[in-house]
Amino acid sequence: MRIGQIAVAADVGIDTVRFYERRGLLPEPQRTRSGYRSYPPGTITRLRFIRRAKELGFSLDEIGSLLALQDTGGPKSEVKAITRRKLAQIDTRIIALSRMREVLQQLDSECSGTGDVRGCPIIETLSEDADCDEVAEMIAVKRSGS
Amino acid sequence: MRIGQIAVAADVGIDTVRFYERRGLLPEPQRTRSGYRSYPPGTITRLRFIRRAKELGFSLDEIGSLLALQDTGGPKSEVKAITRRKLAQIDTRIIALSRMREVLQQLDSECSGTGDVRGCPIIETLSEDADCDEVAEMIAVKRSGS
DNA sequence: GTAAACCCTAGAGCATGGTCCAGAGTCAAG
DNA sequence: CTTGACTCTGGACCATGCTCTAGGGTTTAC
Repeated sequence: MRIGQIAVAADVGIDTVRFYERRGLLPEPQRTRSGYRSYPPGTITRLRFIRRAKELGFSLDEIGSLLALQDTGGPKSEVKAITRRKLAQIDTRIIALSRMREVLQQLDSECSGTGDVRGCPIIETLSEDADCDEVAEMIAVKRSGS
Repeated sequence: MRIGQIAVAADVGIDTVRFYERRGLLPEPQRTRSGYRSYPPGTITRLRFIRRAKELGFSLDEIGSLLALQDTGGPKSEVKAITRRKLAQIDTRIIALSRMREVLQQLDSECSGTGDVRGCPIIETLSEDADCDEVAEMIAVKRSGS
């Protein structure tokens, strides 16, 4: 199959296929006499693998490791380790976002939304000359004050 | 105050200060005869404002809008609108991450972690020739099967 | 007076994940 | 035989938020 067909079948752009090849996620395919890439049908599965892994939050480098493990028949333990690391990263991000959410929601609820910006709790909180560097401390302040 | 002092006081890099100036987050400061930037002390507060807003997830463009509203005494309603949009974005991201988390945790729990990669549920799920494009569908499958 | 520490500019480079471009060759249909 | 669709290459470009470099000038302390 030629690159255009592969791209359509896997629902990715042609440039993306070539990009993945450069990144080492796809092996270099055979070429026709005129230099066109010629792919085996399994490439579609591989491209879908990449897409699903991206949906789960894996970076292209991580996906490369996963594919290498699949190609070489590496140990399940490594796949599991990569998965666990990703899980931990996701947890960290969720926690950070939840903290932001909490502060923003508090600020939003405190702001009347009418009149000019003078006295706006959102702006004022951001302008505070506090010593705190951390959102965590802002949360603490907001909590004790409410 | 000179740029180095400002940068130390606000705990950001010198290059960052100049970068914010180019981005329009800081007004162009006065210059000494020799061309050195000379800042009023209020700049430190402004830099801290930027840092806190970043901690809350605002992009530099959004922070620019917030600062402009502060500078011009714009309406609270606009500040509130920006905050609400950010809140919605954060919610969207949390939901997406939670979905990823759920799938990954399910896959992790199904994988024994011993032996080679053949039969690894993580790899196999990613390789599936399913019609589904969405993580959501993978979740549905995993749920009904468990 | 000289050396260290500071400042200036324009522009490149980093990481991420592509996307697009020019200029050229190839292939299939009519 | 020509037209249009497809493919090739290398490299530039997008957004984000810095960070660093080269090649200068300035200021300060000794």
